[in-house]
Amino acid sequence: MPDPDPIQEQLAAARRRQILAAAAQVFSEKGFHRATIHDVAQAAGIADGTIYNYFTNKDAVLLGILDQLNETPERPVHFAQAASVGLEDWTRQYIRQRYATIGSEGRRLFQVVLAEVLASPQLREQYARQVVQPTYDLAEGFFRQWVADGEVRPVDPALALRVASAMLLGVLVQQIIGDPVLDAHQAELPEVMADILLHGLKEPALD
Amino acid sequence: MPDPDPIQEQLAAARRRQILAAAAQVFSEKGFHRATIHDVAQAAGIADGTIYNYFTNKDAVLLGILDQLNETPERPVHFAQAASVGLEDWTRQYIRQRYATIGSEGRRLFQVVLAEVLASPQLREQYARQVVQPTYDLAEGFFRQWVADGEVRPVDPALALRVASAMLLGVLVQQIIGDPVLDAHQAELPEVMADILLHGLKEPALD
Amino acid sequence: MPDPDPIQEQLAAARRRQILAAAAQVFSEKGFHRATIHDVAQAAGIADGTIYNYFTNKDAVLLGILDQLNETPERPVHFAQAASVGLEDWTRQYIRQRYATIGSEGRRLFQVVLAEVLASPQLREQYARQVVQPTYDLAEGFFRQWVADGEVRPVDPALALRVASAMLLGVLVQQIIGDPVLDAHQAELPEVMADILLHGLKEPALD
Amino acid sequence: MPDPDPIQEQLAAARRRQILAAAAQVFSEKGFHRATIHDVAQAAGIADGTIYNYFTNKDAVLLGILDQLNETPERPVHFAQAASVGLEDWTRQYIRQRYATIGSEGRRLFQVVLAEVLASPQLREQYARQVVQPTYDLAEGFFRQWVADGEVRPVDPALALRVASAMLLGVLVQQIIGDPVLDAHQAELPEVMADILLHGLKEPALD
DNA sequence: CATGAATGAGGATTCATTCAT
DNA sequence: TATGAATGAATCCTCATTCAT
Repeated sequence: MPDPDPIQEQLAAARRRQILAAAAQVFSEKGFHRATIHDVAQAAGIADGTIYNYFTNKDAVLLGILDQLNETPERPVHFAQAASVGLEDWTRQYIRQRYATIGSEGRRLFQVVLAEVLASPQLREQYARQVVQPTYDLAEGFFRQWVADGEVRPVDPALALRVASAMLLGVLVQQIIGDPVLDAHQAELPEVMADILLHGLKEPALD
Repeated sequence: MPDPDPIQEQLAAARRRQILAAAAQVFSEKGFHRATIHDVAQAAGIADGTIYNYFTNKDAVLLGILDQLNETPERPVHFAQAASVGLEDWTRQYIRQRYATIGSEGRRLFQVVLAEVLASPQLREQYARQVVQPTYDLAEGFFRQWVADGEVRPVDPALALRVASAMLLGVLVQQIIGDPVLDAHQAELPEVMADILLHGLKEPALD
Repeated sequence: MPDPDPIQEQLAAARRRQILAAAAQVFSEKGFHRATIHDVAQAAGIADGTIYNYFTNKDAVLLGILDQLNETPERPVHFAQAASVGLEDWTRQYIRQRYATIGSEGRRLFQVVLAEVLASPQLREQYARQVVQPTYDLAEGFFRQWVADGEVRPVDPALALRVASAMLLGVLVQQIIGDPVLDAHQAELPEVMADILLHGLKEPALD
Repeated sequence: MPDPDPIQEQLAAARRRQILAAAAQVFSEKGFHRATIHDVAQAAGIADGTIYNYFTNKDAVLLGILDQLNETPERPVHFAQAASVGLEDWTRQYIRQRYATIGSEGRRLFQVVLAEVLASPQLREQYARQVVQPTYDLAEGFFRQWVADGEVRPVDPALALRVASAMLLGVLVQQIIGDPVLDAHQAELPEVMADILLHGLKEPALD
């Protein structure tokens, strides 16, 4: 029975998503360790035991959230456009899109995963390997090209890329921690970040 | 008796530090929740119960680490130099110093605190209030001055400050997650960050 | 669903009774504080954790025993018969019945509750309010009637009632403490108590 | 060294009393098990460890309270007067005196001891043997004499004695539990008890 | 598959007791 | 003798996981 029942699989996938959504909600509110399987089950409107029909254990639920975080955006597309659009426009668009796609649901997923990534060496390694490195590997090629083309100052592409993406990451973390100023100016953030990355803080005339 | 027994107090303070050091070590290795009080006691070379002579409960040990994180760097000094040194030199120095002072011990403290800050709304609020906001409040004054002086492009000072500090934060998080490139180029990181912040990525001549 | 699952409720109630019976047994043998939850669970033939599916904590088990003590006898019935039977017959019957209904199981419950009532101001207050006062309130009306009818000497009804019931209480306490004479003469005790209450010790003719 | 230092012994005895007074206070407020050695030490104004210079362990402190309860009243004296005073006067005086001597301090001691007597079979046995039985043995002789003299109705002396003393015990327990009526009428209680014991409840004329 | 009662290992915490000062 | 910090055994309670229905 290679394909036992497509309907069943659809239902199972839906159940999985339902559980993961509830888990992301609950984990982000109470933290992974403080949240119980019972909490998740209640939020999902199912019985505790049912969760174990879809995930082998509590850790697997967290890994499910990590996977979901991986699947979301089609990053390759973004970078592929780089050649045609030009650095400045592309950067602004990229940052804007990242902010749009991540949304509040994505922020929850990310918060939950990052918290545990910082807490667990095991998950840290998996996250570095599965999420971070692939993105870097992909992006580094484009970045290297921009440097070669003279569009970007002659910096170490690998480092500059990391520092640039660190800015996005850092802002996201600050938003999660909660800051009234960032909350109030959400809409302007992509532009400000793009400005600083592209032009720096210093007044160019004084250079 | 305003000073009941200075010797006793010294010993007690030393014991507290001993416990906090062990806790930071253990928490950073296994995560706050996966680490047991027994683990911490063993790492500190004392009995489990002794910890409760110095901290009311496990959470209080974590708060002790947070407090320690607060006390470390003399932030006011840094900013006070801003006027005399000039923006560029000051920025490079500031970033360099931050990287020197935080060290590997400080990184451990930060990792432990940030993980739980992301996981616990309660600690999140306390961290935002006790650590983040005071720093911003202090720094914003200087930043505003630089903008007024024309040393910095006319950006929203509050936002630009946050985005700039987000870069430092993001790099720190990436280092904690672990990235071979960042590890290998630790020494150059302060310069690269300063460069990007001050000059941006884009080639100015093409502007 | 006002009656979600009567079968489940029956089972749950049975489990509660099973736990309370085991607890009364164990508490009376070792005392509430010296007995562990594990002791109770073993006596009930269940796992430790199961107890917490039916009681929020160890104290709640004790309160469950207190409640059980409350539910047992149909006190109102006794007093209601007072009018029709006449004081003397009623008193004898009442004492006799109290002794029959309390039995050895009831004695165990009472011993456990009274020990902790004496030890805990909190439980003391609850016991006074939930158990003692309602009984007094009910009985005082009848007693007052007997005095008005001239069946009982013109004593303060409230006080006389308390002193009379104190005799039953005191005998019960003495039996719990253990006295070979009381043990040997259990059967005669109701009569002796009734005699003393009704006729007094002193020979009336000599008055 | 049969008598090493009488001064030292005096001091030691005073310390013991100081500790026992504090313990009685604390135990009666929180219960023996809920009260800690630290609580007692604080109430006594000494260090925790000092208690162990005077008592081998926490249980020994409780036994010290039991001993103190034993030493208080000179019971033999009371009964010795029985012959000379006549039953009625003697009964009234005895009850009155018992109430005076027990006082609020004695009530505390009794409450603490009785609570643990009900909770611990071990202490129960010791209490029955050391406190209850000697009193009964002594009193039974007198009671038997009264019956023989015709001063008391021809009841079983052993039983009647126990029922009579149960009344005192029961009132004491009720007072400890707390009842507003008993509190308000404390002064009249000895008379009411004596009345009931001596004359009975029932109107003798109707006999 | 869904349920949720039962399980019991695991861990935070308390506190009687010891002992070096 | 007095002190009180250190100890670690003991215990309550939680909660991930199982499994009979």
